[in-house]
Amino acid sequence: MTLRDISIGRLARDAGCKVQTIRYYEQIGLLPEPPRTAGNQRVYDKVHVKRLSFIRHSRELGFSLDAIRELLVLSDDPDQPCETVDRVAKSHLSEVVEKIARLTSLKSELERMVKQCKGGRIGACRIIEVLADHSHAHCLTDHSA
Amino acid sequence: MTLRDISIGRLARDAGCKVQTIRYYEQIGLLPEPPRTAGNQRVYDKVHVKRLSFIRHSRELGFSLDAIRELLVLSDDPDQPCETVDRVAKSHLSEVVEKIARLTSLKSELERMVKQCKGGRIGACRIIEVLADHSHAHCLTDHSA
DNA sequence: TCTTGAACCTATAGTGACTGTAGATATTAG
DNA sequence: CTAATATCTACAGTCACTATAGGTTCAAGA
Repeated sequence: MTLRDISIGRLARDAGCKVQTIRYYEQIGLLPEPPRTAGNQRVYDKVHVKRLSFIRHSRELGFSLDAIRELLVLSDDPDQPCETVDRVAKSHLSEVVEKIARLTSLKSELERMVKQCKGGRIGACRIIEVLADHSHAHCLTDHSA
Repeated sequence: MTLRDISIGRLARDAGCKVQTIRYYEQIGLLPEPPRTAGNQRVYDKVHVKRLSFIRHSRELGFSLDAIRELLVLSDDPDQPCETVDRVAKSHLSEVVEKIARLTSLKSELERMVKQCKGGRIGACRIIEVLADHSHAHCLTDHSA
C-alpha cells in the first residue's frame, strides 16, 4: 500500500471509522487539513494516517478529545518531559475505576429489583414499586450505561 | 409540607434536579403540563411530585428516557401484566453488566500503560508509544468513561 | 469513449440528556 | 415600596459523533 494519495474513504476504512468522523476531527482542529485535488477532494498521506491512528486508538481507550488534543501536542515534542502524559493517563484511569465502581453498585441494585419481580400484574410489580418509592431517591449514582 | 401549589423551584429542589430539567421533561412529554398562575408560573401538585420522583429514580438507575416513558405508561395501568417491565429492567441490567466488562478490560489496558511509563522524555514515553502504535488498533472496546 | 454508480463535497441538523444564558416578567422578603 | 429572587420563553451549547440533502467528481465497465 502507498502511504500517499489516500482518499478520505480509504483513510476511514483503514482507521475503522467514518468519513464524517474524519471531517469532524478536521473541523475541530484535531486532524490537520490535507491538500486537495483539482476536484476539491482531500488527499492524505502517512502523516495523517499516523495521526488518525493515534486519535482513534486514544478514543478506544476512552480518552476525551480534549485529552487527546493535549497528548497530541505533547507527542509532537519529544524533548518534553512526559509527566503531563502520565498525569492525563492516570487521571483517566481513575475515572474509569470510579465508573466501574458506580456501575457495579448500580448492577447490584438492578439485580435486587429484578429478582424481586415475581411476575403478575403491574399493581403488584416490585420493580414499579421500587421506582415509585420516594424514599429510594438519592441512593444511587450513575447513569451512562 | 403541602403537596399542592408547588412552584417549579420547590419541585426541583425536592427532586434533586434542575428547573431546566423539569421543563425539559415537560417538553418531551414525560411530565404533564401543570396548571399556571395568573402570572404564568407553573403550579405542581402531588401527582407531579410522584411522577417526577419515578422519573428521577429511574434515571438514577440508568434507564433511558424512552425506557422510562414505557415504564410510566405501564405503571399507569395496574392490571397490565408486568412482563414488559421485567423485560425492560432485565435488558437494562444486561447492558450494565456488559458495560462493566468493557470498562474492566479498558482499565487493565490503561493500568498496563501507566505502569510502563518510567518518566523521562516524550520521545521515550511508553504511553505515547502505545497510543501511536498502529498494531494496537481495534483491540479495545468502550469509551464512555 | 460514454454511461452510470460510487465516492466525494459542503451545509445543516439530529442524537441523548441534559445545561446554560439572555432578556423580560412575576413574586417575595425586608 | 424596593430590591432581590424566582419564574418565564427562546435559543444555543455540551460531547462525540451521525445522518442527510443536493450537488460535483471520479472510476469502473461496456
